[in-house]
Amino acid sequence: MNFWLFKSEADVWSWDQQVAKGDQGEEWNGVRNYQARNFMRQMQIGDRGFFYHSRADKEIVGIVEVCALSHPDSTSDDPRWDCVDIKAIRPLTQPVSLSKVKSDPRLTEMVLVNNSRLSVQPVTAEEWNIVCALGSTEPQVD
DNA sequence: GCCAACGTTGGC
DNA sequence: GCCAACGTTGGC
Repeated sequence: MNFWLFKSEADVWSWDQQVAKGDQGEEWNGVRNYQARNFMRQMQIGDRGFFYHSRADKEIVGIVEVCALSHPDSTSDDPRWDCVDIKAIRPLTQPVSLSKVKSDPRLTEMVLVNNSRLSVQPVTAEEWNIVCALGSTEPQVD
């Protein structure tokens, strides 16, 4: 299983909206960046991801799971753009802020720190465990 | 609200 | 194929 991070501005698509979709999940659509798309094409069912609120909040708020493999993005007529579906698993007990991530010496290699503009990004297993710990949340990798 | 960084587009 | 212009993202 691999780990990822999905970014969204809370006033465009928020964690609460994601949670409201329940187990059926929702398309992670609207991505128009090749790098981000390519990561989604690599995702497998059951992969886990962090849900990050960019801009206003700048914090990791929840854990999601990939529930549909990459498929054409329904919001685009352009066949270049694919996306996966994700569903909310649970919130972090404590949201983990960007400043907290940046100030942790173990997380200096995180893509979130080094490439702030990439909206879908890989997370290492080690980073996953550290961020979960910062969020007082069990990694709960089955 | 500003602006640096980055990605994409399109003229040549 | 280069690169200037442009649009967007997202931290500050």
